[in-house]
Amino acid sequence: MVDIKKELNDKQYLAAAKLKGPLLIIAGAGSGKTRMITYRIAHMLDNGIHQSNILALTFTNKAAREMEERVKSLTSKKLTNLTVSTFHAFGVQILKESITNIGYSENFSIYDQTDKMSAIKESARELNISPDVLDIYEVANLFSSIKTKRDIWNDNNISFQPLYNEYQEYLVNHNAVDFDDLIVLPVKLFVENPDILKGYQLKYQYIMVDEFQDTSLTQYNLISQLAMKNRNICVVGDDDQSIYSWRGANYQNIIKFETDFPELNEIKLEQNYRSTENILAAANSLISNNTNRKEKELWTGIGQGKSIEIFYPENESNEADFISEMIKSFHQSEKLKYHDFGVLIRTNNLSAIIENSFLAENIPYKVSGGQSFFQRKEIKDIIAYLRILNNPDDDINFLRILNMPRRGLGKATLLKIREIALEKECSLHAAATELRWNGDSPLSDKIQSSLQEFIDMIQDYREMLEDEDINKTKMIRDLIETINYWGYLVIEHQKNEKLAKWKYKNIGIFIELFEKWEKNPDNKDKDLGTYLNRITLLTRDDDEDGDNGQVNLMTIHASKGLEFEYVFLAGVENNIIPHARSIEENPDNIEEERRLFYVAITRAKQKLFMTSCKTRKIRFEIVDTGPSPFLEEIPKELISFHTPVANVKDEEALDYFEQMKSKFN
DNA sequence: GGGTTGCTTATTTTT
DNA sequence: TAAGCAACCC
Ligand SMILES: Nc1ncnc2c1ncn2[C@@H]1O[C@H](COP(=O)(O)OP(=O)(O)OP(=O)(O)O)[C@@H](O)[C@H]1O
Repeated sequence: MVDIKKELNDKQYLAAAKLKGPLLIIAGAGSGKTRMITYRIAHMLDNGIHQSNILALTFTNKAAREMEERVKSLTSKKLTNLTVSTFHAFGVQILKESITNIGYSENFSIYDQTDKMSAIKESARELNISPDVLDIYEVANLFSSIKTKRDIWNDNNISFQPLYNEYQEYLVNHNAVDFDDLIVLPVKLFVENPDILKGYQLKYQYIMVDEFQDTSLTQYNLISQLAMKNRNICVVGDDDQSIYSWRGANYQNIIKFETDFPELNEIKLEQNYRSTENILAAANSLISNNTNRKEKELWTGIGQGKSIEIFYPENESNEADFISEMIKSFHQSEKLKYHDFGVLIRTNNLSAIIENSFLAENIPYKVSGGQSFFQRKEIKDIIAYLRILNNPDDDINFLRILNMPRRGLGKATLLKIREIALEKECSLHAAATELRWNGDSPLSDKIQSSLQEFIDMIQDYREMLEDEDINKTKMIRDLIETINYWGYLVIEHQKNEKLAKWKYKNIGIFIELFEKWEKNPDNKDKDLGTYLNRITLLTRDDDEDGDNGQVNLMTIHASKGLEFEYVFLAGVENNIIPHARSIEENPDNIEEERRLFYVAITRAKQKLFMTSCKTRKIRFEIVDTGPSPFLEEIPKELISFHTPVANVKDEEALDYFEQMKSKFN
């Protein structure tokens, strides 16, 4: 039994012990919301609630994994039927079980952002719309908003409606879903099939949602449908930490929740267990500049702590070196482990230079967030093959592999295949198969036999995939050999053999990861499609485990819910935070940028450092930058400002204080 | 008709 | 800096 009374404060205990009925917890950063949920689950299990009746939804895969691990270790149970997952992963699970009820088949493909844009381009082609008149990125965003009901057709966008319909049809025809569908389709499934909904309501009798402020309207619809019957739903969040509005997150859901579940209990958590007074005061002062907040108290018993420090490096490489130096010296002097440090950045492109500096200084680090390992081109190439084996109707991936590696099947061949596909209303793969059998083929002998070889190869591997006795890891290895991907890489990167080798090494890592999954005894569903769908949802670092002595480098978005003893916030400059693009899009976004800053500050337990460069290289130019205006919103007495540090590398001989002195003289 | 060279352009955050 | 695309060349 877990003694939750001992491990939680009174308020937390109240929330964790109340297992029935709707529960709303809105509380500030570090007030132990996630901890409460974790113990609440353990408490449920101790009280005889069956693990399979519990559903806990978190925001990131990493958060899900951590919560699950924590519950397992608290209860010392194996818990293979406990569902702790992200909304999207949960959606995939439902679709996997029930998608045939809404006109798709089980081997559906998930299209990520890139695939989605390709699919839009393809749809445009079918409607004879030239893709260059479209801003595909914009269009993709519009379609996402339409699909999730964040936007409706109006005079400005109605011209895209035919394309939208075509795109939708394209997805259905090719048995593919996009990220939005992962939430929208389950909702549709439930609306159209009350019996199926009933089944899920019976299964998931106890629901918990962490980071509720960052759920979207459709996500809310999904869980409210599930919870409607049993009404055992506990949501936890902080409106001040809502930082995903650009993806449809809407903290108005809190108000919706209050109306939909009027009998709810609201519990406030007001003690912060994470940060020092100084850090908390800075965060509170900053965020008070936002309007429309839910008022919250937040205090800490941890003590005043040390002051926040701001440094002004000359440029971004000095900034990176400075951070490295600081981390190194604290690592030695303060008995801190490397994993006690978090280095937070607003945009991914700031990471490269900091990584380089860590490498040069031999500081172990890991990067999370940003492009996933599985989004890398070389990995996506291999995945495309596997997708086709799993779902041959998947045209987007068929297009990707048709002439990769080059096998002479280029524009002209594709045109022929397209003609047949159009005529027979079938997928490209089916059309190509047709063409292959065609006696009086319009293709040259050489092309014809190349096509034949290609189609036969797919067929062979599809048979191997079906065969339960065949080890799939070996099959993938074989496949990569057969297509001679290494040869392809060598040709593609003739002038850069190192790059080719590196990419091939990544392929090796991919195979190892797959093997680990295939061999995992806890893994009940060894379907390749399941694996592929799972990995499309992962972000960088999601698949690694533990924080074994590595500095954590990540975007602020990715740091949500985490904490570090020492936090370095880099690039605290105007136009970075708040980001120029964000403000450009809509000046009101300043509030979300401020929340972002708030999230960043509140990750720190003991100490917060910020750096603001005087100049920064943006693309090719060096531009003068100014400090972030948010710094003005933090009381001066909480901060030690350090006069701009000179170039550390050039003036290593100069003691730091000497530099300061010389500045004053 | 396919491959290759040379030019352009990067979108802020991510499931 | 590198990938992605279009015009060109073989
Ligand atoms: N009652 C408690 N006693 C001791 N430590 C606690 C207690 N509650 C929370 N903590 C600790 O405080 C820290 C913050 O908790 P937690 O991450 O659960 O907060 P949170 O409200 O989810 O934060 P955020 O809003 O940033 O996601 C953790 O290290 C946690 O272990």
